[in-house]
Amino acid sequence: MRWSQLFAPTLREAPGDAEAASHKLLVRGGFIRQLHAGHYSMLPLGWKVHQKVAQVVRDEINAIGGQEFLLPTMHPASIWQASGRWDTMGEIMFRLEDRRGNATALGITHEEIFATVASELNSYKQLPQVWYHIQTKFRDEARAKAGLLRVREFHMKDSYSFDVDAAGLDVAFDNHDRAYRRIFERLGIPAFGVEASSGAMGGTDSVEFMTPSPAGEDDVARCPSCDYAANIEKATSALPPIEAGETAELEKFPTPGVRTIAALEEFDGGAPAIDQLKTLVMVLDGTTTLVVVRGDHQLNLQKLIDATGAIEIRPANPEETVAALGANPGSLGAVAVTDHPVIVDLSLEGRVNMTTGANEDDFHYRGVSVERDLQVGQWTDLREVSAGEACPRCGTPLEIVRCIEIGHIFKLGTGFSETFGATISSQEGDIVPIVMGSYGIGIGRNMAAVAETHHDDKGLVWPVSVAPFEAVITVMKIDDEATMNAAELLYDDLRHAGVDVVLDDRDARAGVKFADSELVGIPFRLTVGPRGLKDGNVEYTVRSTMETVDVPLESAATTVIHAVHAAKAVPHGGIGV
RNA sequence: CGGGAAGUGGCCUAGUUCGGCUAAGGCGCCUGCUUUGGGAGCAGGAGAUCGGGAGUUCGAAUCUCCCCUUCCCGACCA
Repeated sequence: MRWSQLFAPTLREAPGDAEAASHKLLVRGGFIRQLHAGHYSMLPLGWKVHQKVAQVVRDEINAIGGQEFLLPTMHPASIWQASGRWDTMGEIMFRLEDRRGNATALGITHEEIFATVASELNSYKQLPQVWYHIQTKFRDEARAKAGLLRVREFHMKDSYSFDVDAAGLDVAFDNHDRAYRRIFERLGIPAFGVEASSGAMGGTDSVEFMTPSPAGEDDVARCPSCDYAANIEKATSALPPIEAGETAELEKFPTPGVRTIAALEEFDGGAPAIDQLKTLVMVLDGTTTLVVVRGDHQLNLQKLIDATGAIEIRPANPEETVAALGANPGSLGAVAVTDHPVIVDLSLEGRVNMTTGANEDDFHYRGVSVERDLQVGQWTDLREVSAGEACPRCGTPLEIVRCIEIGHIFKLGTGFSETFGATISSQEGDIVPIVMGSYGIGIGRNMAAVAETHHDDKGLVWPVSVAPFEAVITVMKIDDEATMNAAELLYDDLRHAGVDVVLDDRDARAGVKFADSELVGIPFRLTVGPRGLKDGNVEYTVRSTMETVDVPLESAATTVIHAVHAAKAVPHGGIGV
């Protein structure tokens, strides 16, 4: 490719509405342009990177036996109704009608479609299978953000494994786990797996792959000493034991004006937060429910969703709260409440002599024994872990890290195969549902994650594995015949060696060409100009370090070819190169 | 959906408080000359329904109302 013909509209300044580093740089570098919120045009450079990321993913999934499909993106409502997700997916799914009035949806994922295809499997002899596709998914995200990190239309590789039994699924799952780690290595993304909430699908094992970034949207609790890491929606910690203390009589006492945990701590006759019960009134699928955590703890909503299976979940509004308990927030409690379900966090097991609202404005109870005084319907882990709490495995203080979720693998089980009749005859002659696994990785998001973790003050620093070009030949003086001839020869040599190279033959000043090559982030640069050629040299610059050395013209192409091959060969596909 | 901010040539901004001549500057783009190893200099030029609509006014980028869009925080998000 000749840069003079390349459509790469670089900008000196990022658009004012870009915030995340990857967003700014991908726009400035001429990789992407926004059409509207959550929808981006991939310009030639962006599409090249995107395709290279997809190819790395494709390679690794092929390597574990994956077979690639192309599936419809527009789905009939009926298939989503069959799985029950037409209703449970809510507003995330784009829905439309065709000319005949048939309800239709744009695919947000493809479990239903693959399960339908899988209904043609009929014998254990055909298994295992790993099927995947890399296609556009549509999600009507309430809030698209941060450039390519969260969009409404994006390419995703999702694969599905089909096995006879749970042991087979374990193998497919582990294969994907390893494939994903290789993918992130090749992309140069520092990634680690975390325990995750399996969400509405209710799978068993669920691992999210994360990379630390301030532009991320997930918080991860991670142990600096051992390998414990979990999404905050799933994370637990070891709390210091609390001495049981003396059981006391339940006693209502006046607390005029006290409406908060903090105020009750200060109040004469109150109690420290650790000895208080925090009662939250939530509406779970229409059922008003009391959720109780320790006074100094935060409720994690996802944990409540996972524990209850609720689909729609929200805090009760003030009117509902008063109607349910007869008091306003600030004086609420679950003592002796029997007409609403009560869900209590595990950290409150065995606690006595606690203080909580009395469901009467300006009154609290003290001397509360949780088991004695609350009608606990469900004990479960509900509280959100905080930084500094002890690792549940080794006791080291946990850190909370902001991360981008770059992949998710989990065990689906037999739900979909039962629904869609994907059953097989087992070796024993029984008809059994196929055991499925589901494995997703967003292509554009991973592209953004690479950008997010590979840039400096000059611009992007792509790993060779996904760089828009592997090398650039920067011509200092296009009207100098010797210079242009030397550059053309290098260009030919590199192309013939299979290097993805761009010849910067633009009639532009040196500074412009240097700045563009650095902004775009091309890993290797050969600078050809009269100054070096006078001594038979060209300059060789490595983008990641910006180290520049003179190399003889005759060996310049070889230098680049070796560098490209070396970067692609090692598993750490170009990190630091 | 709740809270906040913002829409002015392709990009970044000024002007809006307190209405007033032809909407200003930088980058980019085009032409010419000069320059030529780190985003050049000089001269000239093109390019704007000031997000849209309605209203107030002699007069609206500026004031009022309605709407649209975008960004940020939260909610939400296999």
